[in-house]
Amino acid sequence: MNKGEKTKQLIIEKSRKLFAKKGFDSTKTSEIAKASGISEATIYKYFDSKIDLLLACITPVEEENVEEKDFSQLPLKQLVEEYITIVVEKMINNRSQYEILFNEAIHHPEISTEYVKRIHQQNPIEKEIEKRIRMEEISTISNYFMFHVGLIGALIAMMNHHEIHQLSEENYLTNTKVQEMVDFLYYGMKGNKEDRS
Amino acid sequence: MNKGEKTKQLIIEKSRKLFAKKGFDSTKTSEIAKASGISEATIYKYFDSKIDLLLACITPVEEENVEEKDFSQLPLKQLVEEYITIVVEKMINNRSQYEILFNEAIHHPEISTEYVKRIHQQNPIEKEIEKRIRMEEISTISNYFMFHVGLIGALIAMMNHHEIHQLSEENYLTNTKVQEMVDFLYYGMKGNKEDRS
Amino acid sequence: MNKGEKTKQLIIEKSRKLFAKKGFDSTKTSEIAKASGISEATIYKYFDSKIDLLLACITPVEEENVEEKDFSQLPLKQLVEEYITIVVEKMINNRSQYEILFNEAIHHPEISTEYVKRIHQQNPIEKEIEKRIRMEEISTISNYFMFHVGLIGALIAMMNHHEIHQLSEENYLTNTKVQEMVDFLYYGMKGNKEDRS
Amino acid sequence: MNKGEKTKQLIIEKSRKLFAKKGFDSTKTSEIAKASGISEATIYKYFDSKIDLLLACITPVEEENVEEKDFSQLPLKQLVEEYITIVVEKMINNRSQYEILFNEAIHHPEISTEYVKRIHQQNPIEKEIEKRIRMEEISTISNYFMFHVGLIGALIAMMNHHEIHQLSEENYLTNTKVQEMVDFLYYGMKGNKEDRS
DNA sequence: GATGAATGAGCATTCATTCAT
DNA sequence: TATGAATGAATGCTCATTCAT
Repeated sequence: MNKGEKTKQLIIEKSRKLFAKKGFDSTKTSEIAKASGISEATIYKYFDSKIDLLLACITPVEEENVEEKDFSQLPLKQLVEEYITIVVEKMINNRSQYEILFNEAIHHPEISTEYVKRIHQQNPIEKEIEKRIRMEEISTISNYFMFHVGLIGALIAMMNHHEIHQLSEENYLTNTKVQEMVDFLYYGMKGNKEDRS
Repeated sequence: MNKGEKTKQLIIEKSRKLFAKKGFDSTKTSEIAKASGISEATIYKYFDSKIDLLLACITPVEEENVEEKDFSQLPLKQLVEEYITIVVEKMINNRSQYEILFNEAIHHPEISTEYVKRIHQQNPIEKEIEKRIRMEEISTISNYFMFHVGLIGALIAMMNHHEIHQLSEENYLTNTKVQEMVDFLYYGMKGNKEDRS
Repeated sequence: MNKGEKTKQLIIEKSRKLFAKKGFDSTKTSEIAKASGISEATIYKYFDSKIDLLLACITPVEEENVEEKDFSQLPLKQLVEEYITIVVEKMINNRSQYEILFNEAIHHPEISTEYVKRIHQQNPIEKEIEKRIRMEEISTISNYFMFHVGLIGALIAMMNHHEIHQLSEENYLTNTKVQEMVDFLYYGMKGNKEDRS
Repeated sequence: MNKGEKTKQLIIEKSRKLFAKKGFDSTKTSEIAKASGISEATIYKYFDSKIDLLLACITPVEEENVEEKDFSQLPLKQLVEEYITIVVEKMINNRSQYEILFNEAIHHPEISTEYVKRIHQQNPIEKEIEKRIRMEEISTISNYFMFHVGLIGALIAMMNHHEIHQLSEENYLTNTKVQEMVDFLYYGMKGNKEDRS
């Protein structure tokens, strides 16, 4: 990576943090410059506009490659367990991107196009879950996309409010919490055929 | 209601819509003035500042009084059913307020104080649910506040993305959708003691 | 004095204090209204504009009538003594007017016209001093008007700085201070013919 | 001096003139920008606020260094002569600063702090005068600070009123005028021990 | 590859003033 | 005689953006 590319990456990283923390509109280019240790003019050497920079901030959510294992035989509970673990991990690793995505999408439609693109690069687990929804093994969800959006919306809201009210210094998504969510989602997804009949 | 009071209400209503749609920072006082058919100066006759106006916009979410019926004997499923119905109804009736609340809280901490105040005026159903969480009849949720926050976060995210992608012109939260959510939440909350043992 | 006239006087008094304390430009019509216990609109029933009100504030410096005694035979020192006493008394009684006069005259030329008018209504003592300047009994001052202006300029500056630095809570112009000034001015005015020759 | 520093100085010079002429509150940032031939935004690249600029305008009254000669043996009259000459010269060279100082100090207390700082950097002549006041060689003045303030207050008032009434086009403080003041102050300061006994 | 210097367009906010009642 | 309600015209200040170097 040459010097220019390095500077570009630096700007993206610093912007990402600032956009997530303060929101797009409240983050000034001067702050980005300061945080990056460069001049404002330099930002414009690499990005045409502030919104262009925002787009760059959400584009490369590096997806951890889930190994190409066969999930089709996995019992639902274990599938949900792996799924939640992955989603939560992604959330924690890429929290900035997701926050930007969910908080700014409403006011800057360009963003949401990017998002959908990414959703469609579903990893194998997500594909398997979608399949089971279609096969009605998962009986209480009719649309994977909306379920996924809702899940992340819930996670962000919970993490944010946890921080705002400083319920504790530690991170919200502890193992216990994650297990609780796995249970909740597992039983929710499964529903209960007996009950319903 | 005299003329002044009327003008004040008008400003609040118009601001609420704009704040929800465009976000606080992106909504200009000039737009509010225009939308209200008054001058910018008039806004400042009624509110000390723009953020003061924002607070006024979320403050009076009029809670529909849930009749003082006894919910303690109600089976869980029916309780969840009534609960979701109320939450969804509140969401639809006060969507602007909730959107402002969830989108701006992060950048404007004053807001979240207001929110907590409101949460603590729980209606009887919410109190009953909290009680059952404590009694462990609801086995997969340990903290009502975070559950509530997550639920609304999910609802807002789903409604927003539904609109952004204009999956259809109609409102997302149809009866079918609500029923799906009730099922999902009911089975999720209930968990399954047999399974776990 | 009927009600209207009373209200008008009230406005003038309150404005005078505010203008003197905070300056013309920094005094808002809303403050005047509040201090007077009336509405802003009422001010405009009695005065065409804010500057019109300012003029009204300096116009009626009620001059205490110095009795028509013959000062021409009085020794210089006694004359100066009476003169300073009168000036200081006028300053203290009409401090607001003088402060407005000296602080605002520069930025609002209309004011200074008023001032000169008043100076020319010299009282007998002032006339006598001017005469002695012309007769060269007072040998170090060539122009009474400028001397008078300088004296008041000095007094205001001293009173203001005394207050700004709160050298003490009590008023600056104590009897001792006045006596000091009388001495200073007396010897200054008299000069010393022997010395000069 | 690089370009930026030059611009900063230019802004200070132009502001100084405007503040002195029209007063702080009546001078608009737009006027300063226009007078300096730059945009309003540029002003804020160099100063945090308008009041910050005001402070910069009075801060660097470059004191001409009075050579370190021994004044302790100088006869009073000559000392006063040198003193007045210096004060008048300072007044003429830094008139804007002094006018701002005396006219705005009342409404903007930050200013007077600066002023006192400067007064306390007394030059040798001022120190000598203060000494003689303490030694009671100067018998009619008890406090140098107040005397100094009064003197400048008088000078400003006289210069201003001279201009307002345009008594003549020429500057008020001619040599004759200065000599008159020297005499007046000298005899005033000296008093007359014989007279008093 | 980087930036010092500058700005146009805009923003929240203020305030003297008006006028129907 | 008095004022509640409203505003036009500014004002201090901000910020994304440009460009010569």
